[in-house]
Amino acid sequence: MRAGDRRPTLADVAAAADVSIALVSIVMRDAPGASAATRQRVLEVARRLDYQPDSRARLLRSGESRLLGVVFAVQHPFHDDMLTGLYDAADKIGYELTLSAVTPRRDERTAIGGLLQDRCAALVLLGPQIPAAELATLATRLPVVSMMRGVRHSAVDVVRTDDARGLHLAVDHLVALGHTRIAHVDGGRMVASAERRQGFRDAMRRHGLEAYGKVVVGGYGEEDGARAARELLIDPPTAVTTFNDLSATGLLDGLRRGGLDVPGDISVVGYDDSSFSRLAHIDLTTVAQDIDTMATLAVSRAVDRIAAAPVAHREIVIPPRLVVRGTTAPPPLPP
Amino acid sequence: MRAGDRRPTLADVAAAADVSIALVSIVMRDAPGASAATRQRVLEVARRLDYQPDSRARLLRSGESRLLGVVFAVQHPFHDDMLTGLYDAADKIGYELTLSAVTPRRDERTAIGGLLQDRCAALVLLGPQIPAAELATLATRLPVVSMMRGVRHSAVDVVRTDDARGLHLAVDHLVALGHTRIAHVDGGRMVASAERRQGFRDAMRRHGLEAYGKVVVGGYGEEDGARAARELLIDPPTAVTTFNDLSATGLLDGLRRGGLDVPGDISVVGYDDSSFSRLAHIDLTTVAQDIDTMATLAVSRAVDRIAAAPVAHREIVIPPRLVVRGTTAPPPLPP
DNA sequence: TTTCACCGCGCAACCAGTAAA
DNA sequence: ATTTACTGGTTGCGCGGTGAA
Repeated sequence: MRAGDRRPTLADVAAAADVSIALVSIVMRDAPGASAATRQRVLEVARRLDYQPDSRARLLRSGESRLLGVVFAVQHPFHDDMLTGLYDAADKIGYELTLSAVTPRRDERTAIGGLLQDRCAALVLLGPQIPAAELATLATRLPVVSMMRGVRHSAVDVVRTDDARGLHLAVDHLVALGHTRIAHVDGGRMVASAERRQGFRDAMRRHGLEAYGKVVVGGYGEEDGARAARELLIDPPTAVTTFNDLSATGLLDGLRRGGLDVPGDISVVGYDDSSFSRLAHIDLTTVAQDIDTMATLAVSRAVDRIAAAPVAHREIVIPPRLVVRGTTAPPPLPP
Repeated sequence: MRAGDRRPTLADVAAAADVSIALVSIVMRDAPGASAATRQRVLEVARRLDYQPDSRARLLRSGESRLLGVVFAVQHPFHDDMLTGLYDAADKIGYELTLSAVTPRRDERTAIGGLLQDRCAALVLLGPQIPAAELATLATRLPVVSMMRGVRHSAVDVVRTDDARGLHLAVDHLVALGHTRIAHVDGGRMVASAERRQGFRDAMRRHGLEAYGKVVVGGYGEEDGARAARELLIDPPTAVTTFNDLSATGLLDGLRRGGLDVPGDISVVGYDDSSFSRLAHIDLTTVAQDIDTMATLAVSRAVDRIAAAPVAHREIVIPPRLVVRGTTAPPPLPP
């Protein structure tokens, strides 16, 4: 009774139950073709022997894998949230997920390569960074869904949030509160950074405030937000929109250390509605991406591509929504 | 040239190169038994056909899987760090990792079940929460390594940090700075919480300070730390040790909102040296777990068990180290 | 009684590779 | 270098037996 004495196979169960291998297979798959009595008996034996099907062999023969590969990055809270949603969505339609992580020392190509060997039926990539051409090549092999990043290529499906609209919501909210001098801390070279930056600029222009809309170079993490805070403290605006929540928390802290009160002196809006942004002590006003909808659509999109003949390229753009919490308020009265 | 027209197999390559299937297999595995010229030609054809080996079929036949299953939890920054280390360690000895996540809606049993189907050769569990008896049962199936959680069972290997010692380091550091009234915010029912709490109590006793060592119920996240802060603010000690960095950041924020200066009025020590704890604006003094060593040992332990006959149970306990940053200082002078 | 569809089941081919002869 | 025998399953087909028409 230890690892090493070989796991039981269909053959073992068949021998013990005195039936053919194929019949055991039928019972295990709950497929038609076995009497209730036999079914009962085989299941009993299988349980006694602690039989567990070998998915490798199963998939090898049946061709279909019902397995989706997901590439995500460690230390991205938003990716964790999306994984949660993807598991739910896949479960619901009887698909399995197999995960491959991008880490500081393991790049995206490696992560994808690992999944390709596993013969997943399709790939779901969270915020892929590799060139669009490479994604397109990949998509000739198997269905590829890119999340959070737009890819202009007919073979690659896209599920993303309307990021420009997200910034519109943020700016509209701030303008409604009375702000005019609003800055944006962008995401540097991150995926979606350009869309959000442009969304900010468009919204400011729409309000006739383009002269007051400063864009500060930021990045993905808290340190980027903190750095932006130091820059903004020189001549602080009354409100700031950010690339993501992580950056926003760094910004928050930096601004407060610089002596400003949030939201009394300055308002801050995050992006992602990460799980920590709703914590009481952070309580960040933020733009929420609809994770469950995105996850469901990404999965069903992938499955469609697996099942069907080549379908038309689709870019699904989900509207974001603004979650107003405690880091935004009307601007301070002029002295 | 689209997904669906079946990926090339060994047979396709063999036909195209006009050799036997087995020979192609030999070439692809870089095994002896093929001439340099043929090798060259076969590789050329394989590349042209865009051939990729089917790892499932390969593993099925060869029996060996060189595949380690890892169960981790989303939204645990420390797990992300450990994943990074595990990938490195596995890479180094030619093993693959397959990941299965625990999410708010996907429990540990489900996560483990998914991996079992994949026929991994061994399982590495990050801070498993399921009962020890269940782990023991699991270990009769395949090698199991529990990380960050001690399991008293001969079949389950353990790689963990000496958590009691971690708290000793923290308390010693604070006492050396002159603190006497020190509180500990524990991890509630989290794995390792009891060890850290006990380590705190022992250290305080060793310094003759047991009368000054208050333990506050905490938990895993920032909100738990924030809640503890509210409790501590009633009659603040001059220093606090915590269950982890996440809780410590919540605590930090709560204390500062309560009007205390850190580290002027009160010192705070975290646990884990999570990637965010070293950010300039957090700059948390913390107890670091030796991630790379732990990851390397966990992987090699698992591999040993796979290869060898049942070996003796081993619990590997790694010493932590204190990382002194900006949240600890001597206590304020008495008024 | 014959005819026949149907049912539970076993046989053997097959999936994509590997290993020994 | 090829041949042959596997790995652990899945699947199409056909077999004998049964009950109804």
